[in-house]
Amino acid sequence: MSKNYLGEFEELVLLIVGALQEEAYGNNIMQEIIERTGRQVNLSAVHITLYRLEDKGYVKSDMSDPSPVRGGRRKRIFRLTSAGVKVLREQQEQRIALWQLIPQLKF
Amino acid sequence: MSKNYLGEFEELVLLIVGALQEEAYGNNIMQEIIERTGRQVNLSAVHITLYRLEDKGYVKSDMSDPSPVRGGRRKRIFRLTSAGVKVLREQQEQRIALWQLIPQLKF
DNA sequence: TTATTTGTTTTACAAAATATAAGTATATAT
DNA sequence: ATATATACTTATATTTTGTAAAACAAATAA
Repeated sequence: MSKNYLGEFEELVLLIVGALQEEAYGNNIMQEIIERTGRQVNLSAVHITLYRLEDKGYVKSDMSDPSPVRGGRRKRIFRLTSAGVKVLREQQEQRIALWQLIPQLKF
Repeated sequence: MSKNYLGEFEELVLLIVGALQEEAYGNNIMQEIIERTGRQVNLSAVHITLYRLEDKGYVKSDMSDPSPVRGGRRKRIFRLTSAGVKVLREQQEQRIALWQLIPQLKF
């Protein structure tokens, strides 16, 4: 039985893939992480995480058409699979259940 | 500047420390993880993670009195610090914000 | 008093996740 | 044609996380 949870960075990347929809490709994802978390991220770290998520079946990808800007070559666009949605949901539900039990965390 | 987020297992342990309150010690925490997640956990992994969380200032601990059962020696009881509460809250809020943007994840 | 049980602590190691670096490919601009 | 920019791919290194084992300590049971 393989593990069915995500590392912290994997989860963040996966959420951002979901949020960016058709715009979910390497550089964009990196920018979004930087803006949302303030932490500095390496583009290759994003790519390699995306590939790992793809190996695990949580995203799938296709190449887009080139965009009409200087250097605008084809992008690899990622999107959530149903397994990806499922793992995100399960992980979040588990945490929400625990939050209910923690007085200090009640909103 | 040090990192201000938690690994996946660290977050799980921290949440369970919060949930177990005065009963938050090594073996109990491990049992709770097994029951809630079904994954098998090593007691040392729990202990070592607790120490790491303590180093980072997210929990603090004290020894309890012995309990009146066979072998019931003193336990090291962990509890959340305010920094621990803060980091949990921030991480969860960040995810909730992203969830809002993901059509597939709307409840 | 010695065996058994609960429980922590420490150390060494292994595996997994994440980060860095170097290299490749393909666009547009000039 | 050549320069420059965008973007991915592959390889390698580092850090973080988790496992395993052993040693230690203190309680109760018999």
